[in-house]
Amino acid sequence: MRGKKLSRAFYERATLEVARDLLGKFLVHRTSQGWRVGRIVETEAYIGPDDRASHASRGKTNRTALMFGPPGYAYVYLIYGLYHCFNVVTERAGYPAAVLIRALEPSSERGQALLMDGKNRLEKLANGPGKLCRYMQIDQPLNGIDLCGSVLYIEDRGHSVEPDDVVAARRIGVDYAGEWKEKPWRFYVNTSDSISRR
DNA sequence: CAAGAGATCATCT
DNA sequence: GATGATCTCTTGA
Repeated sequence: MRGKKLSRAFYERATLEVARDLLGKFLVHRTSQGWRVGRIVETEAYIGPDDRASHASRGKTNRTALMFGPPGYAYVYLIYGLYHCFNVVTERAGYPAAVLIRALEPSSERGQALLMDGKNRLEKLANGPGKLCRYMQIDQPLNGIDLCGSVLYIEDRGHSVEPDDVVAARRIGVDYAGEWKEKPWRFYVNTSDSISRR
């Protein structure tokens, strides 16, 4: 397409850097019914075996094995029996870490505005991890897919986010994580109208 | 606008 | 058998 696909090397870095650098990048999914594209505006980092907010803190299980694997793969899981969450695995194999993609601005190109459902304006169609997956048509079968492939990937389209426009804040929905819930490991684009919460 | 409840099931204990 | 990296709808000010 028209951007530069992110390489394995992009993901194989410190998770906080990856989370920050993913802002402004474009998530692309080639589905059987066409393209789904959106600009990433909110991310969260889950880092290492001790981060109690992370699924990996309870050790390597069937579900979390992907987080312990090599970088640049998708970790998709079902939450509350209803919604999916989409993460990108980061850092070297053996160290469990990932970035949760929390919100994006749906691309308005190619008539995607037609996806609006009446309740949601276009900019509110993917402003949360579950809604994002619904919009992007990301679900269980994509768990473990290689993001360096041609079905689901992230690309750089050249417009980076200004550092002044990036906010770091506490992560959402991790009240059970003790001191780890205080970490400012959530990043979002302040000028975006598609942030899940302020 | 804010707060509260309910939906629903794969995964892990 | 319990729980959750969420969302939507309802209620009430």
